[in-house]
Amino acid sequence: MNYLWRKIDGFNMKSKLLNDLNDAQRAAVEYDKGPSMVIAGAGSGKTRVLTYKIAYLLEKGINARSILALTFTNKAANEMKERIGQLVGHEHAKNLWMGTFHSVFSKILRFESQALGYSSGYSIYDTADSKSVIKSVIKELNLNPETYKVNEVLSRISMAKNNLITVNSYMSNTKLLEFDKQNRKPHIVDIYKLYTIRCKKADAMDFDDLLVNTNILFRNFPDILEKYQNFFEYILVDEYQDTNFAQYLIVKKLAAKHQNICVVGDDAQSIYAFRGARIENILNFKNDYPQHALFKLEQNYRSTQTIVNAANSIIAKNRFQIPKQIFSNQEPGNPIRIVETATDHEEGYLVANEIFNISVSQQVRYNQFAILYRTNAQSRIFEETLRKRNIPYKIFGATSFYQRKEIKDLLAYFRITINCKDDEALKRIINYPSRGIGEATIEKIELAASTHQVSIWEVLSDPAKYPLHISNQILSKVQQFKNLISSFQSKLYELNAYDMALHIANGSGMINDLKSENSFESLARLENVEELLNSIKDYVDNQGESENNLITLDKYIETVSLLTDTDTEKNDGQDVVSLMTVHAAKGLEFDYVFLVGLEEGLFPSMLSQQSNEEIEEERRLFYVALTRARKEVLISFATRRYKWGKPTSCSPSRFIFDIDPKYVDYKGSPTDQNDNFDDELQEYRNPTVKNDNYIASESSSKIDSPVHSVQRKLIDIKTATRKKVENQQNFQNHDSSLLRPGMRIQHQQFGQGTILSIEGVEPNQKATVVFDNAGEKKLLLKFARLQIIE
DNA sequence: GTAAGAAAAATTTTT
DNA sequence: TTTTTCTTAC
Repeated sequence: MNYLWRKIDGFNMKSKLLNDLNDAQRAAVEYDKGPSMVIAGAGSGKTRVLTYKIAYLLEKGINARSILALTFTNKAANEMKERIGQLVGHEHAKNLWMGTFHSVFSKILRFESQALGYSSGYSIYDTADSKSVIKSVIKELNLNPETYKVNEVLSRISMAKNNLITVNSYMSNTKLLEFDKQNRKPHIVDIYKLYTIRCKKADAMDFDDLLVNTNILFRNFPDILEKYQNFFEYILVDEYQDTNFAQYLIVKKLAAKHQNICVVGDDAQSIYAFRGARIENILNFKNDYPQHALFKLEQNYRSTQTIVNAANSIIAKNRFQIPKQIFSNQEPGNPIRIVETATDHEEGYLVANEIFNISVSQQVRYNQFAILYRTNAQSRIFEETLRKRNIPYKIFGATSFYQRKEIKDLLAYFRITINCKDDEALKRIINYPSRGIGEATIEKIELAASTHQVSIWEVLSDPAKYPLHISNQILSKVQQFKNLISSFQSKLYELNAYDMALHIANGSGMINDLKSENSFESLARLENVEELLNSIKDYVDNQGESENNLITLDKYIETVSLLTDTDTEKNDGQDVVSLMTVHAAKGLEFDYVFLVGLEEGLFPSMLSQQSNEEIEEERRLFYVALTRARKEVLISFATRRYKWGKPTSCSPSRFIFDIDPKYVDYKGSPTDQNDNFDDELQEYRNPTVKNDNYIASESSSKIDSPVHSVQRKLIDIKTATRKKVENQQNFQNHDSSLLRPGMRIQHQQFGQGTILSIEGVEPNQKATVVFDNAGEKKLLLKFARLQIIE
């Protein structure tokens, strides 16, 4: 019976295979011996090839357990698993090794943890934990936190780890040491060293360690490597262009035996070099596997010809790429619209209006719209304007569920219960809810722990051995806390994950604390806690718990530590407009895409203008953004935008000029039509207003008039706007410069008052004002908007 | 030791 | 403008 079923299933699938795939796709799917690389242009059915290929292997009788499929996000993995399940049956697909590098190898590391001196229940430090450790390390080393910015240090350490530079190799790498010296941060290596020690002491790995330690495992234990080499007969890697060196090497080692490796990717969509991804991995595949087969998927099934051609014209400006001809057989479609607005606010209204109009006139559902931006900070205005328009929306990837304070707190309780050495988890909740253990006490405990080279838990467990010099009163509070956690620990393997979690949520006092606060906010938090508990219940139920197979909390934590933001946020069929960063939009598609904030310094980001490589990455990001659209793209930019609370004038992004003007419909906003020659005059007087976009696009395009007319127009508007803003700013300055001590003024919030004194220099000028009803205040003039009365 | 309020800092992208 | 950190008063 079962056999028959499988047969029929297989027959169906094979006919599907034949029908659903084009020649290139089919060839890629059917090539199943030896290394192969699939270069898959945007919208060319990359996921389809991967899923069908895996289904095809399963169909041929390959054991699901011997197929390893690595993806870039959990979401991609889940979707693929789902689709394979639909093709070959979920029972069959269940045993595939499929997931992100991080999740797959964290699993393997739990099996092999003893070899590396970790326990199988090791904690995974998230970025916040890592930062916290680095912060305390900087303090402990008596380094100036001004010089050693936590973020910078962390990204330096992370870069090192991505490139498999351990502390020892860092210490002997003169180039790196010299670089740090040049930057006047010669102690980065010391921070790295102590940070590593701290993590190890806490039985914790950070995200990068998962990859580093896998490499160490495979390097130092050839027998273990061989075991997994034998185990994984087939290896498939999605988004290969986004792999970093550590990931590359893992794949290379694992594939060395069977050589059945298939990598899929698109060099044009490599957008993660900033965090260590190496586009060379895809470019160098041919060197690692000289006898590999190469498949190119060049037909885009997603977008109109206009969009595909426009995207091609952009990416052609990049120097490094694998040659390919992406084409579309869809309808030609409408040109890409480019709209200029005066302010970021106006941009918000424009987009909201446009979405509303299209949805009504073309009968388009809201879930076919996306607003894509470069930075999360840009989402706020669209949120506002959409809400005013009553358009339902969802912001993806902002503060994710797992980043919420109450969730992290509860998870910290779980973590400390599972791994008592987890100092970061402990520090997080030792005084939450308040139990009278203050900062000073915690510092003393931490000091004792670090001087004796033990975990904080160790100190708490044996205060006689590690004298803390604190009062008996406080010591007893600390003991109470320790006993509370111990009581949790003792039940860890007796209760299932859900019962345990519930027990901890109540026993810790968190639930009571949130209930008793009884504010709008605390109730929302309480709901989130409930939601987490529900998800644990789901997890337990889905794992098929039985008498002799208790699903305990540590199992749950393993799955959840690597589940960050975007993975859990599915647009579950809701009819809402999607708001997200371009990075988050990778792999998605929408009928209508609004690409907003196309301004110099924003997109491309100000921080990416150092080198040509960085600009090329931003350009690829722009390419990714455009190719999300099936039908239409509207690109907008504002000439004035609030940045750090200050209005700043902006010029249109150079990428706008990268698009072949054939595919563009440019509409300036009517308010900015200028009717005088001031701009020409200014340009004549000051030819340096030319910006590099002008030069870059001029030199790189042989096309004559249209380019120039568009460019001219944009640049004129730019200079005009700059002047306008300068005027406005002058006016504003003038306004506040009229203020003098003794004047009577009006303030929005505090009412009327008299200026006592004014101090400071321009952007940060402050006034001391005595208000009639609100008393004396110091106010920043740039925010206060004081009006002179009388 | 806590809470409120003021000052200062911060903005790329994410497993 | 929003978020985090520091001060100050209880």
